[in-house]
Amino acid sequence: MPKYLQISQQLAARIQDGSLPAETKLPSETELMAEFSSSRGTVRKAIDALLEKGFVRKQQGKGVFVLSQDAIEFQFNGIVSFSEAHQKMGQHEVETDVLSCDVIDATDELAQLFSVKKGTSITRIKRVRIIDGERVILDINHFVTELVPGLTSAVASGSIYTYIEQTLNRQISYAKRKIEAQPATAEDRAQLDLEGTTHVIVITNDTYYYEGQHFEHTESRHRLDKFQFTDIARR
Amino acid sequence: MPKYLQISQQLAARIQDGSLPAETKLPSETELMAEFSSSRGTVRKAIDALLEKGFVRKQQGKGVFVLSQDAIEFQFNGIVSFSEAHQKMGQHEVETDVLSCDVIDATDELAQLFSVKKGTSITRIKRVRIIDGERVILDINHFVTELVPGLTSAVASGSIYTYIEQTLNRQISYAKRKIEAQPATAEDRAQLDLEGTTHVIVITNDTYYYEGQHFEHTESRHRLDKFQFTDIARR
DNA sequence: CATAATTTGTACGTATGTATG
DNA sequence: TCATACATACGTACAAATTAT
Repeated sequence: MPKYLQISQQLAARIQDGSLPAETKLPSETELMAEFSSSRGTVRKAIDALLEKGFVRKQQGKGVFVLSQDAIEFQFNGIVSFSEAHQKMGQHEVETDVLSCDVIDATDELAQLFSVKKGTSITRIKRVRIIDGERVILDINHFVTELVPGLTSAVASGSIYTYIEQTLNRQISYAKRKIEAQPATAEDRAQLDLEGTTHVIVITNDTYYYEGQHFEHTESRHRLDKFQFTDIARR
Repeated sequence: MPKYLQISQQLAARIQDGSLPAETKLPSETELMAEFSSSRGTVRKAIDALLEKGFVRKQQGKGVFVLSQDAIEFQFNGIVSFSEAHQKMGQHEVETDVLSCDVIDATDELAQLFSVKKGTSITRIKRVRIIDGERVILDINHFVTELVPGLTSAVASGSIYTYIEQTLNRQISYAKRKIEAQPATAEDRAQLDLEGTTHVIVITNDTYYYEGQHFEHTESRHRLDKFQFTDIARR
């Protein structure tokens, strides 16, 4: 791991374990250079990484200050999978029900979406996420089979992103994300405990490899009252 | 303006006017150094700025590639006000109806939220956003009066962020943002054209100055079917 | 298949500017 | 006025990934 990330992680650990509480000032760049025996540029890269993750704010002439932690717990800055997000939320019982995992031919619509030929093999997975006993999220994933081979129900019951990064050893680069409300479909009503709500929140996710290949299109359909999304924006 | 931002803006302009279309490779760092007569570090900072704004992706050994433009149009990365966002959306007729603009004493709830004493002066503004003739968004703003003095209905009918940055000459640093669904309130039903929908999407925004002062708490209540949020996330 | 050239990534050093107290 | 702290800019060197030779 690069040196600047090591420094960044050590500082993040101090923030999370409370040894650097909210509103306190981080050591100055000069002090950090001495502590970690590194150059100013490297220390600054480490701090910038904390900035992007929403751990700190910087102010010229004054210093770098720790932000309050509550925002970080629920934070979706960056690409975070369902498994990763709910590990952090703790205290909730989370199960996954894999409804189906099959290989289909790309329809016109899917072919255009992924910029592949009609009929190209697509792996489709449908899963319901059960939180504290309630069926509240329906995930419908589409993967270009050639780009994500070997997907099975067993893999789908765990974290597909871990499978892609660890087993397939591919790097995920970026995702286009859209959040909107849609009327509930028949499938939503069949699979989820909607409790009379008429709409669902749909998070559409298009994910790309480092090389720019579009490998995933996912709809994550949430029951209205169980949905929440937070982040930190910077001017 | 710093040199790296000048370079970044010139490159962004080339992407937006189509002279650098999607998937094309940017000039290499060496070439950009020559073109802009600057150092490698400066050119790299310029490219990193484009990266954060979702204009390009980088790949070691290959180059920097332009991302497709459609994602950028609807992009809400960063802190964007209603006025700023809808300027970019074009072709929609947008009006603002200022319902009220008054100064109140902070309740227990507001006092705790802003970390001020109970009774501190708060400026409260309620506005309805009318898009193509339909009343679809109810904005309820709370500002700490001391931190944002001089707010009037006239100011509220334009862009408050422009007023803060240009007239008050204060720098906005970051915002904590939350998106969730809530049952529609009586006020929602009175002020918005809900067309029978039972819930609204609520975007809660807490905004901070550069010095860390929490000056704004806003609820933006959207009709379900007129709400959409997009961004680009990076791993 | 091996090597070299190209391109981005990391790290160090130095100098000067700007904001704060 | 001065010291401190972050911001910008230039330069150098080597590493790692990719592509061309």
